[in-house]
Amino acid sequence: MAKPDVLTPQAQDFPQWYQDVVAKAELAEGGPVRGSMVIRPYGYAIWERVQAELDTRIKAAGAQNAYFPLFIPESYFRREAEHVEGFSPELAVVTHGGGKKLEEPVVVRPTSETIIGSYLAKWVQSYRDLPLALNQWANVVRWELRPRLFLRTTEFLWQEGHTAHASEQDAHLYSLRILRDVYEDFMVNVLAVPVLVGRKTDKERFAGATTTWATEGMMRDGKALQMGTSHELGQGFSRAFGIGFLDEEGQQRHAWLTSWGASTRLMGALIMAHGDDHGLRVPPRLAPVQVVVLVVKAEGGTAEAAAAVVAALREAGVRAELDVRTDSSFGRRVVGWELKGAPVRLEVGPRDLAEGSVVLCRRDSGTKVPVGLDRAVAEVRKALDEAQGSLLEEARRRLGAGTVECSSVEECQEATLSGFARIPGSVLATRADGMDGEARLNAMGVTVRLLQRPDGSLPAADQDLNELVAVVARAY
RNA sequence: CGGGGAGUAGCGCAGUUGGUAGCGCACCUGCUUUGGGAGCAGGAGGCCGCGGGUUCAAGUCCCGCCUCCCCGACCA
Repeated sequence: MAKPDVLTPQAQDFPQWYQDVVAKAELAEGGPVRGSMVIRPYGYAIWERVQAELDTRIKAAGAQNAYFPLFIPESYFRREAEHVEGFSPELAVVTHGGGKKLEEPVVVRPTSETIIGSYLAKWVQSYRDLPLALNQWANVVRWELRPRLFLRTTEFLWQEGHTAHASEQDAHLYSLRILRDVYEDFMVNVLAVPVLVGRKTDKERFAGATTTWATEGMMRDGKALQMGTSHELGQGFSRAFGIGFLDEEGQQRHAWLTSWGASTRLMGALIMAHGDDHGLRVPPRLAPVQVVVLVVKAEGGTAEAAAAVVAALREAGVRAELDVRTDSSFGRRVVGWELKGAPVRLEVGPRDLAEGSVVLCRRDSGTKVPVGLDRAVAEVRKALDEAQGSLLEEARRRLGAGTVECSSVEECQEATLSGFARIPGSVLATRADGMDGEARLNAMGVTVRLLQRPDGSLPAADQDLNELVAVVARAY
């Protein structure tokens, strides 16, 4: 007897599928204020794994965690012209406090360049103070008119790194180090999303940056998602906030800054890059629950055997959870864990136990095989390794197959209905109908995601457009 | 801000020519179940967005207000 679909099929309505997964996998729901979001325990458990993996890499790159205020004097934003222009439409401003109108309105941080800059100005005095690398885990607010859970919410969680360097070259190298060793490494090796790396066009650049580097992933509907950005800020903020230092020769200089961030939007990447019609598929290295040991029914010593398997798995360093909720039907629990995307499920039933085995089910491929109880831990570890590789490989194939070489703006229109298009950088500057190529792409709902060298490698910060390739796509 | 819809149980919805509130899912209790969303029986749950008006009587008709959703310009 055919049950109705658990989720709206992706092929039928991808945005609806996305909303269904977020709700049914118990990741998040909307808050009472438009654009706000409640992250539920399972969603937050995944985010905590994202944080842990990113935090380790950020610290390995030499940055230290700190915390700066949520409230920023409005005047700080006016000090850097491009920055204020870019952010003013989406600021939330507090005008009252303690029952009184405030002397100066206070901005709820949309990002912290300004307030951190004001402290860097105090802390940086000498070239010996540099480089100074800080990171903070925080919430930020950017007023949104079109919210989508995780992808675009008024308040979101992220990490933002802020560094000061003695030279432009040092700042440049550091921003690339973060891009590759923190973001790209995490996304490929943990999230199993094969990202493209490159430079943003002037139009897509962060407000106040001289250069923005980004990682971009392809979702299962062929649209692009920006997943982590690293900015070279030049000396603009240093001049605005007086971040100066004496160099070895006793010369007063302005510091070169960078900033870089990745947000809860990565949850959207996880969902849309790997999820299928049965729900989430969480890569094992990320999964808060790598294995669920499911008691089929409470007879024949199944509960005891399952508990022993969980203990053995945990002993071996596997994140395992026991599901003994036999007051709920077997099928319901299976569907529930599939929705949540637990990479491996071990089914422990009386029939299996009689044979001295359990059934190992893989979420990524749907395969089920009986394994001997004595080999369960080893088989689970093998399955987790294979699932991690297989999810990445599947996403890589999709990215490859969904990327088309084009030579004109017009060709991009069709190509970007289902994936990415690569066009010569020179096309972006080519004018027609009174618009340049990038504007014509934008007019048809397509944006330039990245500029790369033709072989896909990173360009120089100032490399001429004519020597580069533009990756264009519809984007979230 | 411009155009189009909707407000009824936790969620999704129905509610006829006005007659005092219903369905599915979820929830609670009991029994039987549990190897891919269990079945049966019983039960709980409502300021019908808010305010006014018409009427013997308003979820339904009239007026006003509020809120939310969808579509067009920016954004991780």
